[in-house]
Amino acid sequence: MPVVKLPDGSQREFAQPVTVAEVAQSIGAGLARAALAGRVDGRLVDTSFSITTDAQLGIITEKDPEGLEIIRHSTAHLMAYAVKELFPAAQVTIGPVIENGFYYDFAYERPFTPEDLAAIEKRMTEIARRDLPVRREVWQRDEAIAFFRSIGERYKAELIDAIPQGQEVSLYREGEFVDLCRGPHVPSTGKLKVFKLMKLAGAYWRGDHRNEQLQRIYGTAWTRKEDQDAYLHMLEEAEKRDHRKLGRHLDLFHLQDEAPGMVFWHPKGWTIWQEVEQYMRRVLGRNGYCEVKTPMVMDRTLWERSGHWHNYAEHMFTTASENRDYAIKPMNCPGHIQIFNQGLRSYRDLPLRLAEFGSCHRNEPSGALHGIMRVRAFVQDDAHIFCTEAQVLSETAAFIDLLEEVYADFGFAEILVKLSTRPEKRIGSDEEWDRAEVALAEALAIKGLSYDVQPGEGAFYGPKIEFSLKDCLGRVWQCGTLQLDFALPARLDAHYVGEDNERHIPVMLHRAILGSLERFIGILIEHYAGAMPLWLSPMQAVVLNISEKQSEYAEQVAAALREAGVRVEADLRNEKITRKIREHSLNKLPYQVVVGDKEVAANLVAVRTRGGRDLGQMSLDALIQQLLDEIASRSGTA
RNA sequence: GCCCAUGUAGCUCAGCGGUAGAGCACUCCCUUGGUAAGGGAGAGGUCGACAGUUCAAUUCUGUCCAUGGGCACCA
Repeated sequence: MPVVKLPDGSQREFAQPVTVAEVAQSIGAGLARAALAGRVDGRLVDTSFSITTDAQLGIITEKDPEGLEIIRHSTAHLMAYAVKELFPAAQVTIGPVIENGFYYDFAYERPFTPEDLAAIEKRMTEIARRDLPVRREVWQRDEAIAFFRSIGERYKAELIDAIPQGQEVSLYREGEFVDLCRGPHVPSTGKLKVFKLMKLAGAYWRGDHRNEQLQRIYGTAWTRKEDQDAYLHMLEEAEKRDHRKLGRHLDLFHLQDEAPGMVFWHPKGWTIWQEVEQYMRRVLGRNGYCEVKTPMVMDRTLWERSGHWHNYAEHMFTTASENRDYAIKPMNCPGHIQIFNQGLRSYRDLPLRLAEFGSCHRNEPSGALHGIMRVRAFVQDDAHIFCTEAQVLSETAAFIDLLEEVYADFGFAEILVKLSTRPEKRIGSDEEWDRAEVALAEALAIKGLSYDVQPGEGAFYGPKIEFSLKDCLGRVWQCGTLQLDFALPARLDAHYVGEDNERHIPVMLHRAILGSLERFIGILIEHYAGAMPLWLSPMQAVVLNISEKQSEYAEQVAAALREAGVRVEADLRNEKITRKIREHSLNKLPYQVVVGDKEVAANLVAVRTRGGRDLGQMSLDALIQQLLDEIASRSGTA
């Protein structure tokens, strides 16, 4: 006699065990049609699940977030079914739900082609129309292994093999297709209406590059066509913001075949760079950092002592001269320790904060390169804080303040924080790790930051905090980092004389706020879609003459703005004003200063913004004041 | 590094076994126009590189390089 409690508080009593589908039917035919799954006492189940005892039940429909997940999961199965129908020799492996969709990995004798993809999608639509019931079956583990082996699905057999002996496993059957799966799934393939296959990729079995490579197919699936259209539209919008596209269009930088992963900065792009760098330089200076500069190329023996020659060899560019081997620096820390090591340091010198806009080269694998976001030559806003263990907490807290200030100035409001703790393979005593992890956690707590702990994800030499920011499309970029290092100062013989007149090894904090400037500028470009805030805009204003008669006045206006410190140019081309305005607007130029006969006569300027806002006529002084205010406030996207 | 796709004018792209085309940009001329494209003419390409097949290769095949999407990597 199960009594079923529903989310609205009502109860229904049944004479015998009922399925979720039957309960839905008893409530209404519409709900029965919409039911995708059920939640029985908090557990997600199929609509065919039989309720035998009193239970709390929620009917999952496409309106529930779980409903969408189930649809995506079932669509992955649908795709696997279509692949098996079209390519019987293909073996299925895993097919999970991911953000915005799903993927499924197959083992097949050849890679799938884009034509295959279209055929698979077509077959999926056909199978969905057949509206085949999706049925759950419970099997004994060993029988399931034998079954999958018998039909040639050795990957599935291997997956079940990892499940403990004696346990039951669930299989889902739709038409001819049977797949191992925890479920739940939609009751029938007819529920799957809105999906699209997105792309093909190679992926390693169990994510290990030593294993064979499988064929991965990515897809997206939604409950409503409008949602999918909106998602596809969002992807198009993201593509328009692509920093590689905008970098070319706005003439900021380029990359070319002869220098893979290394950026050629053009004048406009370098102007943004300089604004960013000079800003950081001022901030670091105000916060007790000393800027230094260390060599790009140093002898092999130093890198051997630091451990890089041994552990980081494949990532380093090397060179040789007169029987000596050199490495081009991949990091600044060994160089900073050389500066620390000059002369005998006292505890009174600590904390010593050495900052460098250090130009580093790392030989990243070719497949990792991506525009200016992942490059082989880059500059970090890098600094190393040499301090005592007791100073770690206060230095970390001060760093967090600094980081929050900087991110806010660049227009990023949301910061995500992760604390990575001791890994399996590590150096240093457990006591040292205890104290270090506690210090970092306490600093985060003092600053009121919530954070995720990533156990075991710290570096072998110390725990770390990673700071990520969210851009306007909600994408997360890890930029800031603070890493504690017990190892390197000792390896490179750094020490200081303590109050006790004994020599001690300092703790070193590696820290960066922006990370790589290349990457950070790439993020800025995408975040602002190229329409940089005024202070970062390569060109801040352009003076446009209506006709040739005002060209002299236009030059005077431009000169006055330039004199006031505004980056400005005069566009005196023989073109119509509408054309000039269109072109500068497309180039995201913040302020367009129009001068015609009326402005010349009244000694005024007519101003419009790149967003199309007409600010009307004003005096040159008023314009200068407005621009300078906006630049100083680091706000405003005009 | 691995899988797939791509590489044609400055940019975006079409095309093809008989050595190339569009739009925009560029140059010149006309136009001097008041808030998102005025008109005309012209110039511009070793078709990513190197091999091979062929009477003939930008086109077909192979290798390499680079880019893009994933995977792996990011002590």
